[in-house]
Amino acid sequence: MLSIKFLWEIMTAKENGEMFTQLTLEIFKLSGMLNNEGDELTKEFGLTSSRWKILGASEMSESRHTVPQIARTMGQSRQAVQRLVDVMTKDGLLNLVDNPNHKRAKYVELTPKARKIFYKLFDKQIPWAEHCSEGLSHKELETTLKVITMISNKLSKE
Amino acid sequence: MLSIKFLWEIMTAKENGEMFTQLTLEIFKLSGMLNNEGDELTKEFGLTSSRWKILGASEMSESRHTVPQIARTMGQSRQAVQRLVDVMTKDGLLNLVDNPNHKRAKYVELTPKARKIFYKLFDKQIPWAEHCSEGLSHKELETTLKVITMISNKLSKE
DNA sequence: ATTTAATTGACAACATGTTGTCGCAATACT
DNA sequence: AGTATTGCGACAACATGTTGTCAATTAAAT
Repeated sequence: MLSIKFLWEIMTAKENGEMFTQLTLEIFKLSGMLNNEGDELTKEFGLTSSRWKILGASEMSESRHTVPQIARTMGQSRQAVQRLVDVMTKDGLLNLVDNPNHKRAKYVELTPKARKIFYKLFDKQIPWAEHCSEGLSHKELETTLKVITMISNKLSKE
Repeated sequence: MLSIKFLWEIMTAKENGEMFTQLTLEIFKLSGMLNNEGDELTKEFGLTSSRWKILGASEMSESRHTVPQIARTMGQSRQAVQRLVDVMTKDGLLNLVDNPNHKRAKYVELTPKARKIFYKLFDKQIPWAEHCSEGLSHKELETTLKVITMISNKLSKE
């Protein structure tokens, strides 16, 4: 039975699929640009986008996290985060503190030096983010965030 | 003069800025995931996400493009694209053909082998994209694509 | 309790992104 | 026309992402 409704669903799926493909390309593009922006913003503190994200993931959560936990939050491999954490520990930005629940997986903690930098960056990032979102309505941003998050969640469940 | 309207604009800017920051993190996450998805999809053809994108940028445009042109389309550095193109040329996927308008910058062209792979991938990608966009309305996807593109354009103009 | 499976850190190999430099080619300016 | 700037290919150095392996730890299953 080929009802009108069923045909419509097929058409919509096709149109959505094409738009999704386009969206994918734009996300790759924007991701690279935002990475470069982050590198610029953090340059004066001797940081990069990736290291800034590690600081954020460690500092902005309520409880302390291990390396694999940070990796899962960021949707990245354990090893990528591990290497960054190792370097940043050597640079005096992070401390690895004992985890009573696990002999190997230690907690990642910001040093006072890193915390100072992080909150300076926080202040510096606010006007930048406001500028970037100029011309976009609250509603549009909300929808975009929702859609991106939904896709992300969908892909991570498979 | 602090009108109500002006105060509202400040508040919206602040909320938008915070949402933009959140969006940035989700875009980083999704970009990485989509990259992995692309690697999976292309694996059977001996390709990767990045090389697939080069094929798409070269094949899906009306006119032929040089390496720097492809780079600008993808929002990437000339050198990153150049290296991929060099490897893919060596692998028999691309040909560099003479450009009458420029002695150095040649045109990038797909070989028949690459074209065959590309259109197989095209077919393979359609149901994948339709699956990924399930549960999202046309309107939502449209808004998302528009917002992502607007941000991308804004950043590239600075 | 013992066996089995999943998680973790360390290390390596590799893919792909960036910036930077160099010499040549194309363009713009005066 | 002549000069200055910009664009391009070829390298190189480096940052950061992936996968894969190994041994040790933790968690789960029986």
